[in-house]
Amino acid sequence: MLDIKFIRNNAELVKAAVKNKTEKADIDLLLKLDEQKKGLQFDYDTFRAEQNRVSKEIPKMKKAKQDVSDIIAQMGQLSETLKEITVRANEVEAEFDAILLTIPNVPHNDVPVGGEEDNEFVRDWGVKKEFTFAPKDHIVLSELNNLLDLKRAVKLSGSGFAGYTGNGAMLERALINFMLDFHINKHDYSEVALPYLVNRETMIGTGQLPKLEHDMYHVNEDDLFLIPTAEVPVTNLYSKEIMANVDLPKKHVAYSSCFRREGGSYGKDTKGLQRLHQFNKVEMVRFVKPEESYSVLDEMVNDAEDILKALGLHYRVLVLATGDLSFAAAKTLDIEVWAPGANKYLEVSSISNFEDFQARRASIRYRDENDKVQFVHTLNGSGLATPRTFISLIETYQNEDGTISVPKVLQPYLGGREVL
RNA sequence: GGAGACGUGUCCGAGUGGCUUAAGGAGCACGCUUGGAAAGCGUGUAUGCGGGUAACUGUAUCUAGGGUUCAAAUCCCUACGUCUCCGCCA
Repeated sequence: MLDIKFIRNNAELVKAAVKNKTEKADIDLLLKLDEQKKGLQFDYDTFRAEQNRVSKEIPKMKKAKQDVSDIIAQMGQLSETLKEITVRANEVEAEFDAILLTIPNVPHNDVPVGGEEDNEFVRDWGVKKEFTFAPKDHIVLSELNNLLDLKRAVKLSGSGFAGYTGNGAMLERALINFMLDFHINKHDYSEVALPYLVNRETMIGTGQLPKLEHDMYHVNEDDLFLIPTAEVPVTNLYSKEIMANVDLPKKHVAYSSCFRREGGSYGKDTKGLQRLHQFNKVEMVRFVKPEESYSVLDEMVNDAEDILKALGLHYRVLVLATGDLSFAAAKTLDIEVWAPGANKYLEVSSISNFEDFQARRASIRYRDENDKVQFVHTLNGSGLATPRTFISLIETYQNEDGTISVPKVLQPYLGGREVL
């Protein structure tokens, strides 16, 4: 969330951010409630100070055998007044908090304003692979090589679920292990493996709730949510903590399954592995000092790019425009990998700087060089999501006879095989 | 899942309604002492919100949320967590 002091001083900027992110939030009402809240807090503190002061006198007077019944009667009045103030303050605060949680992060000032069509090309690497034959798409290739079982997965769980079989399952597992090892050994991330089911507070911490409640799978009986990304448990790992200056930066990598209801997105890019309710992803998460977060953002984009370079897959990098930016992000870069069979780019990574937005929600702080307590900046990015990487990989490395070559870096993970 | 015990600051730990401004200890930081270190001595050692240029100050926080009371770490209720025993289980 945003600092209320920041909102007070930059109301117009925040309103513009809400509009540019196509969100809705009543800033004027929030500020009105803020004033009320401050007033009530002041009254409460004043009356409470009086109550505390007199409460200390009562035992002394009793000891001195003085009559305290009048004072106790007066204190009864004061006690009632305090109760009334508390009730009103709780109401105002609940409404205030509810609004504050729906205010999105403010985009960084170098983020292009606009919708998806305003996303800006940053760079690309490699070229679209040329074939001497007509390249097949991943569904045809999977059928030829028995890599996926899409029909039976649907039988198990419904549309939007996929199953990997045989070499397909092994290839997916190879990708995950390769990516984890790469980030751990070459980029110095430390691995964590955390729960896939998290509570409501955790989902609020990273900003999925309250906005995206209906996009999440929810276990009613325990009020737990299936994580849509490992970002959620990893970022919240240090919630309500104050880290020592020397503990920063922290770099974590985590592999997890991700669960998304994807309500409303039916019919769009749903073929095969393109959009799933459940998929696997390797996620990078960093906790850094505020002054470092933008250079770290670039570093993380490079970290993700390194995986695609090692796999020899052509990709491009984009900066998202304000309207395409997620609720909590200040700036996001997407990496899209080329899929020759599908003849299009597929998003495989989204790398974001949340600045102190998530840190405020989850209360993740650190003590700086001057011992001052400050919020950390959090960042995360996929490194990478497996299904679309899988698509690009088999489509790029397909041979004319329908077999699939294994890129050098994955061969150790597939028993040294050069062809699947 | 059943029964019981418990939850206090960075840690240990005292505290069964007002004498608590949460005792005492450990750790940590700084100072004194020392040739240097240890020991010793002294001082300091949380976070949020508000007031003040500041020193400082009001208030809240003893797992969390409610309640009782003039007054709650302390009494009551609920949730969560931890431990022990039983049951179940990869």
